[in-house]
Amino acid sequence: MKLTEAKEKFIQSWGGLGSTWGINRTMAQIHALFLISEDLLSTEEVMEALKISRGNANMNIRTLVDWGLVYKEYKSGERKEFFRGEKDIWKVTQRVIKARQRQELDPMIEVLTQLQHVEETAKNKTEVAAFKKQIKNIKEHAELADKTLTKIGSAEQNWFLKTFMKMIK
Amino acid sequence: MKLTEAKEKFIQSWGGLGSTWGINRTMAQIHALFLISEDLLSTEEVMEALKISRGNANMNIRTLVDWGLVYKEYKSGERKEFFRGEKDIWKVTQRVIKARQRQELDPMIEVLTQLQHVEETAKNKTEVAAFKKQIKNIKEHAELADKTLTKIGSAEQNWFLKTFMKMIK
DNA sequence: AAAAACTTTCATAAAATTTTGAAAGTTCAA
DNA sequence: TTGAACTTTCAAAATTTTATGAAAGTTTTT
Repeated sequence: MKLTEAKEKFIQSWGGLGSTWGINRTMAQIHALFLISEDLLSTEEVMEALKISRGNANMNIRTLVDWGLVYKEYKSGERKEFFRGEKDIWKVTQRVIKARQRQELDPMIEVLTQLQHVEETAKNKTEVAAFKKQIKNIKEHAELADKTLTKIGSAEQNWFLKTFMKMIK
Repeated sequence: MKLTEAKEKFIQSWGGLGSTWGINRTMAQIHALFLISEDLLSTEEVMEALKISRGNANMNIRTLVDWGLVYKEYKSGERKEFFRGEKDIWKVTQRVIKARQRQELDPMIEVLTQLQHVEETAKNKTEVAAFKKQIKNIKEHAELADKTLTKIGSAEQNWFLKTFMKMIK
């Protein structure tokens, strides 16, 4: 396989992976492009490489910057903005975990907390009890996941590796 | 909050959570319904509860059965099929992990393996070297994630809890 | 202060995904 | 072996998501 093909294939696959995990396909493709680009890229270069519009490129690059997966940088003597991808995959993983924890897991836990306060009436005592029990159960698991992800999200890679090695023993 | 409202809210939130993680919203809603239903449900009861068509209900219930999140059962004297949800959230987590590992992570690792064989030409030696290095790096992380998920996917919940407690010490 | 260089926004268009429901398929009882 | 009861399929319709690109906004230079 040639380098150009390989790059194209990587971008497409990474985009596909992101897409099945609920991340905008183009955003994941842009991320892939940054992962394998040594140099800084401008919005125009991203537009060109992926054949996408300025608006699309701009919006998705901005989200990547928000997630901490891409950094904004300036070149001296140049007016426009350039971007550089975070290459450390452990950091990438941590930042994706944090973004999604904040956006999705935490709100779900909040809802589960509310749902524990459902009212009982004379007629539905048993039903309410069963519902509360299951919600509590789900909430506890969600909180375990949340804590686990928080730990991973702020741990050194070495610590994780060491812990994992012990784990599988 | 009343029980009916609470159930509705749970179904909507669980559907939303699934949806942002790339799981069909209706499938996640059906799953939510099963999580909080004590009794067996028929396809028609699911259709009724969520106001969805027969085809939609059928397809999504079948996928849930494939994933091991819902079981098919029969009532004696009844011709039609009934379904029961897996209530053990640890098992649910494990089965979701396994399904997605198989469908998405494993294929990505396969692609990364292929990409390591990109050819070098006289002109692009350095570039190819950099590309291979980064792909190798990504692949190693993907494999670490894969192994971690495999471990979690087949571990007892108690083992995980114990390990996690040690982890956060 | 005007214009040039660049970035952001957002209404509309395009594309992708999901849903519907009727027809086809299957199973089983009579 | 017929037909009733039920399940599955899938083309077309509906909905949701994503992308476009021109206009508006911002910053810098002249």
